[in-house]
Amino acid sequence: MPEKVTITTVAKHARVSRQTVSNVLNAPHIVREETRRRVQEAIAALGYRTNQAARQMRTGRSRLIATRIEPTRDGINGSVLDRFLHGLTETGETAGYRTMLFTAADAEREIAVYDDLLASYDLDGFVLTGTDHGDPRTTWLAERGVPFVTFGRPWDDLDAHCWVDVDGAAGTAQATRHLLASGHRRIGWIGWPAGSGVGDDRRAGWHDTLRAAGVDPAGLARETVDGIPHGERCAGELLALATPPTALLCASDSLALGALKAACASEPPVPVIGFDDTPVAAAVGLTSVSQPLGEAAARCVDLLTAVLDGPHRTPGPVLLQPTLVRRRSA
Amino acid sequence: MPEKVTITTVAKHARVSRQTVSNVLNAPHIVREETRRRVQEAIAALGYRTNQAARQMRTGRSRLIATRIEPTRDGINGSVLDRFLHGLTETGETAGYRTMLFTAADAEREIAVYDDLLASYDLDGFVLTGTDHGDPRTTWLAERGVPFVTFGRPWDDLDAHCWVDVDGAAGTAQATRHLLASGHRRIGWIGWPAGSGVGDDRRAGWHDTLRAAGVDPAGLARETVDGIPHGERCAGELLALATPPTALLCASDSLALGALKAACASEPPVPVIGFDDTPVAAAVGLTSVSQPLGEAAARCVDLLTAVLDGPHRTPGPVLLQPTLVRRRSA
DNA sequence: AGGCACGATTGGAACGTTCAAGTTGCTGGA
DNA sequence: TCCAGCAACTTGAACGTTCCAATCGTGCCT
Repeated sequence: MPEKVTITTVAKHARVSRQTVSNVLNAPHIVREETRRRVQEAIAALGYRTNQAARQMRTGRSRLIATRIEPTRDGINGSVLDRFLHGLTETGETAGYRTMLFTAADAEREIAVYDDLLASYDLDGFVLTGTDHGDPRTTWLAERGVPFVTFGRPWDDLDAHCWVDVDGAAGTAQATRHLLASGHRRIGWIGWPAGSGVGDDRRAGWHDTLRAAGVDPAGLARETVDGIPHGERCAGELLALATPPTALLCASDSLALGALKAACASEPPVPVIGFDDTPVAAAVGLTSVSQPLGEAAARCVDLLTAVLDGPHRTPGPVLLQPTLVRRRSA
Repeated sequence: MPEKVTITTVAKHARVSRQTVSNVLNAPHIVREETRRRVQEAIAALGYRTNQAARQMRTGRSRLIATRIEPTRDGINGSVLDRFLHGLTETGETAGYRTMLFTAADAEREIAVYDDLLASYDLDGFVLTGTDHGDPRTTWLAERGVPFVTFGRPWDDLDAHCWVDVDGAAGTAQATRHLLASGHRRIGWIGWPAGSGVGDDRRAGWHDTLRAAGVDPAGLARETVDGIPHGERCAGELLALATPPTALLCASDSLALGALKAACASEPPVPVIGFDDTPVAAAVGLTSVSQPLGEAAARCVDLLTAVLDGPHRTPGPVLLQPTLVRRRSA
């Protein structure tokens, strides 16, 4: 059984004091070249690693960030956050932070978890996903001065806190332009009920681009909650119009997948474009707007570490551009 | 700004000593009823929470478990582990453990991360996924007496350590019986190259069930690496045989999805069954063998906490039964 | 030579908790 | 009456680290 290696073990081995070892680790520049080398050799030879718990007790910093993992839902849209999570863990590691997970049924209970994690584990920061109008979580955190970044804009006040987001409107605009370029004029929209930041944003991209092209979007949109059957139903409604749309654009891959069923049935098949480029889209050949999730996660870590390690100044927001991934469906 | 609430704050407030507060938390039975109540009221009133870092320094226990999150790959099979992860986090929380994530490129580097996490964060235990023959990770952990559970059998020696798994052979057997009951005799198999524990197990379910039904499986199997195009190619090969199979069973949804393309093209369409019941399968109507991932995760936590909290005795393994989810494809 | 600033290093103290070893005060048996 | 035994509670110490103030040379300026 190997003895526990502490900073004192290293100090003895390198014939210096505790504090000098600590300095080599935390402020190398104040230690003389030769001493530093000797200490570093001892560290390597003994396989020493700083005990985070002890460091944390002194400094109040845990080098831990937390994010919420959603309860398993649909499985299609859920995968978006999962891919984001992968990126978060990966980039966090390279920045010296570990990622901790938690679950919470609603915003209120999520806040309770924040409270717990901060008090029990001294968390350094949080990454929030899926923000919406009047999000209570961000105000709670901001009031207490807890560092955090959101993946998703603060829809009410863009300067409220630091955030990373993907330009949904630009994505749907690009998809709309693609369909316009293919000769389509009447392009239908299947989206979520008005009021959600993300949903309204994506819809705006479609709406404004059609307008700019001189097409009146009136009557070409349907609103529904997310889900494959709802997408199918709405597509059916749109395609049954007197002058039906010749192409469909959807707010999510779930809706698009349902729409695809209805669209393939009609003759000739109506092109469909989805949003999120989920594995399902790739599998069934659905053209979809792809969010750069890996980069989004990386930028979240960048911003968070900037707040944590750097001077106390909130870095500017980041708005990333999505890309259209073309497949058979459009 | 609220003052930091420590055990001493609570002690003063309840007019007892530090240690008594500690006892109320860790060994309530040795504290007099009335005192206990007073302390608990103080805890509630002040919103006290034990500082895990300090506790950990004393006890060497962190109430943290870690698991590896795979780099984003395919997206179809990746989702299986993601769903498992959700369950793990959720059940872990109810047992008082938080989940920490890490990534690692291969087994060797994964071991390096274990070493780091144990030394730096005093991790209580690990949950490993995707075990295979001669897995170096389990031997490393076992040698050091680190508590861990695997989701996946130790294929070489079933008593090597405690594990949770899903009976893959039973799943493919069930699928095979379902196809036999529908009148099929020549049932094709598309799986992975021999040598992987999981792959061989799933194949055995198909093979043995066919044999038991008096059908010779010879020539009805194809081996390939995972992926949609490979599934399609293998299905094409099988369906081009002189006496082709009338139904196809696959080792994964990825393979099945590819097979489905080839199978739908033939007349009449050949039924296809996949494995894992991924969101993609649900979306395209692919019949698939579903693993009880949530329960598997829960049992992993059960076993791990049994080792951690209970007496030092490794609890028996858990083998869960999958179910066949029937959809349009078969 | 004396003083001074500065670079390099050291030792004490503290973070918040639990363990181990006390100290009370009370009950009951010889 | 005395003390063993026990329940209930308290106090000192330790976990491994970093902060802070102090110490020790060493070279430079006057």
